[in-house]
Amino acid sequence: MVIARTHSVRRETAVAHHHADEAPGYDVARIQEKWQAVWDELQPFNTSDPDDPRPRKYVLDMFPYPSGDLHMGHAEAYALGDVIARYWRQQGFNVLHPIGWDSFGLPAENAAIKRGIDPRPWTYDNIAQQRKSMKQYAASFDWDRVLHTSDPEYYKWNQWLFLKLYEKGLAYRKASWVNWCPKDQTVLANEQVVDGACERCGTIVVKKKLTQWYFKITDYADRLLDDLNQLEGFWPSKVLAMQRNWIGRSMGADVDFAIEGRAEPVSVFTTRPDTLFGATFMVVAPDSELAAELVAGADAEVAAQFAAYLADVQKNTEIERQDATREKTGVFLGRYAVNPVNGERVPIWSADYVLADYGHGAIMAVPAHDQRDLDFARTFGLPVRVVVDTNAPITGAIPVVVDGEVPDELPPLDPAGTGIALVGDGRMINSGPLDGLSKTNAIARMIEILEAGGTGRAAKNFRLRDWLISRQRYWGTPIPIIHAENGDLIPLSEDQLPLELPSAEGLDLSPRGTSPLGGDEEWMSVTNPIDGSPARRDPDTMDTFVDSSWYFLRFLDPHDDARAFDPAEAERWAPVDQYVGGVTHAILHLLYARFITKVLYDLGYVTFTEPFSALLNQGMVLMDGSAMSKSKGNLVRLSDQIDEHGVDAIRLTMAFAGPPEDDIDWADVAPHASAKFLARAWRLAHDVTSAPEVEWKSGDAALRRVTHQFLADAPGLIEAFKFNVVVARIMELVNATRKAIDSGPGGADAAVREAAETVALGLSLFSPYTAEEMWETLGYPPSVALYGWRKADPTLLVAESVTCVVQVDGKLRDRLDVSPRISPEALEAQVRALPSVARTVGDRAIISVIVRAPRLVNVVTAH
RNA sequence: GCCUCUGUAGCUCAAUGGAAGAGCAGUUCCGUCCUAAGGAAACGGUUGGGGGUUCGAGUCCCUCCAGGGGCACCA
Repeated sequence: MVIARTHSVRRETAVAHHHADEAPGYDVARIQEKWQAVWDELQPFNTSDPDDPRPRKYVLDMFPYPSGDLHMGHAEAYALGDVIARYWRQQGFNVLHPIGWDSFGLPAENAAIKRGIDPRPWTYDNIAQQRKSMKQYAASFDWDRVLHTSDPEYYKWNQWLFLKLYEKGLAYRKASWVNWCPKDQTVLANEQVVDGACERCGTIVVKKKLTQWYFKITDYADRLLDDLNQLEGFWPSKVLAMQRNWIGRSMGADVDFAIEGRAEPVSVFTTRPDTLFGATFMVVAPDSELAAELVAGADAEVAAQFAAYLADVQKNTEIERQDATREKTGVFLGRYAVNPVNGERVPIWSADYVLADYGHGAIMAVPAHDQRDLDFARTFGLPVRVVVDTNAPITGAIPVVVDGEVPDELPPLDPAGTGIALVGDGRMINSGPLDGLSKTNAIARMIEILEAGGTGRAAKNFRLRDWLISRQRYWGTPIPIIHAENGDLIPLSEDQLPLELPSAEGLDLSPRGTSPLGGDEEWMSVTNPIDGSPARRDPDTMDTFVDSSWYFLRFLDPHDDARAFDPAEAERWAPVDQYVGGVTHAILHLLYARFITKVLYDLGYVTFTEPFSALLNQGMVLMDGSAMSKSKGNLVRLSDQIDEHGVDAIRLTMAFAGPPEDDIDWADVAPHASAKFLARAWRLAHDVTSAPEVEWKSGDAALRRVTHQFLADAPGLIEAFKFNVVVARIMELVNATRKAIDSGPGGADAAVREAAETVALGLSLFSPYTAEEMWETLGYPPSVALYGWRKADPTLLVAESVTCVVQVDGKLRDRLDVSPRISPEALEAQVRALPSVARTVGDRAIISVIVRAPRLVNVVTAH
């Protein structure tokens, strides 16, 4: 290119871009346009060549939902993901970095309802806008692999996946109490209910009994939990903790209680089988079938009380129910159970602190040793029996100390009086064969007793529930099932896929609690393929988390119309080496994707069991301390920021603001300063007067050391996600180079060229336009993104001499310039000979001399 | 309440147990018809508090304080 003289360009810039705060001559808008065209031509990020010899990396950014244009949050995520993709490319890898759109879902449907239009144009217009913005944002995506989950070519394979799960018995229908959002008029998965409210719209969720489709994720609970260990160190520990919490495995026992007047016993799950002798009543969930059955065998008055209670409970919202400080409520069912270990008759109550869908929907209540049971017992005057003496010293435990003495015998505490349940360890009492044992030993012993007697067994339970996937909405993947007149479910065959969504024209999409598809008579009516009788389609659509649970595989083979993906391609690229996205998906999306991956593994489609080998969570972009929103009036528009400062400055600001996981408060950062810095870096290239062929060795040694120290450090810093540190180091390098040009060896020095080129290579991760522009100015063909990293020369990293710190008794007493290769012995001798040391030591004896050559010597004296 | 992570310069962050450092911002000066770019210099610290281990602690241990995050009627 023509290197314009600073003066003439300055005038142009001033006229063309009043708002741009770039330096004179650094015309952001012009270079953005220029390089987008070059990249379109060059396609530096295309990964279509199957014979590419480079080793592979799969770097994936979570794909966006197309609601409007890109915003500041996208800008952060895609800037950081792009640093990683560009880094690995620079390190010589063939990097797969695809992008697509998660384009089914409620916002499009709501927009369609509001405007009375089909969701399609809204969705695809937004995609077109976002795509344009991403290109401008210089995200290094492979544009040949774009997918949209709302395309039939994509959701066909959602349906295929559904059928595979159905064949394996992992997709099933059941009637149960489900979370219902009254505003969106659709069911929600447990995971989509946050603090009792709809995750999306914040409306308080209510319970509704419906027959719905579920994926049997609980079959995979153990593997989903145990395999997290493989990800230790590669995923944020916070996310691992959240997943473990969510799956929530508890180990314990099932105990069978005989029920008077009922043939079958009732099993309860407990983590404390050791306290079985302290069980004084049983509680069943009011909304369970068991409660209904038990009350049916009771007298009319009890039945009426229970009916009233159940109605009351169901009026309660999830928020009220979850309030643990709330007064306990419940009713006696007039029935009795029999404790299998002591034959004791205990009353059966029903209360809403017991959940129908956890364990067996019934518990044995041990009020002395469980706070919830104790609260309940105290409210209703039920007996409390202590079976663990938590005051008794137990083997291996620290004895209880009172007034400095260990008393022989301290009376057991009285939970009925204090209201505080005794949950700690202690010595078993009132428990027949368990008496004298510790809690842990008693648990093991009790399980043995139960198993021997056939009245119980070791058991585990999970907090995780099956994944409810049906949604009563239009804009999603139709469920490929036909309902026969007799109620049979008939799956579509693969050649009938995709089952396409009908046009939204003429359909009432507004939320009415039933699926809009049900209103399309033509679409709903089908012929039963088995006997030719009339049948109906399933009017529900799938949760969009189904779409995103496997999209990373579709990117490997996005245009394949014969299968979801090519297993050979999966073998080649997957699993994802680096996944980048917001912590908001720490549970939902990641858990589902992990589940589906394991299912596909079991079905033989993939050879790995975890989809994302490493995960980086970026923080949020805030404004004035809180999340941006139009209603709060603190919205910062990405397009405005780009117009004002340029893409490169925004990307650099995102990377420089702090560690990626931390939130960025846009009020605290200075995109203007980033733009200023980029212009400063850019000028370096113009001040280099040597040719690319210059001999590096002739360059200034001090500047070369700075350059090579950066070359040596940057890769490790990037791999540790310390992008902000790398940016700071580039700034240092730029400052050192500036100094060399202005008041050092000058612009003709080889080290100045080397440093400027290194700045361009470093900046190419963060600010690609500036880097390309510098690279071209320095006399290279495009693209700097494909040039590759330079290896640091280790001989340049060692200084001629280093300063050795001389301490006496840990205090700094002198400094010594020594060779970096000095031997400890020689160094010690030098230090002992120092007058300053002799003076400080005086007549005290030297006990030892700690030598850490060449950096430090510490003379320790007797004093 | 329980579990976790984090406290270093005004801000954002560095520092294999070995001299407490960068970048940004701010200050002063040079420069310029003016404005801006640009250059130079200096300033900036009880490493949240206290105790311990060590020749030596920002780093390891204990404890308290302050923030962030997660979980919370899951038996």
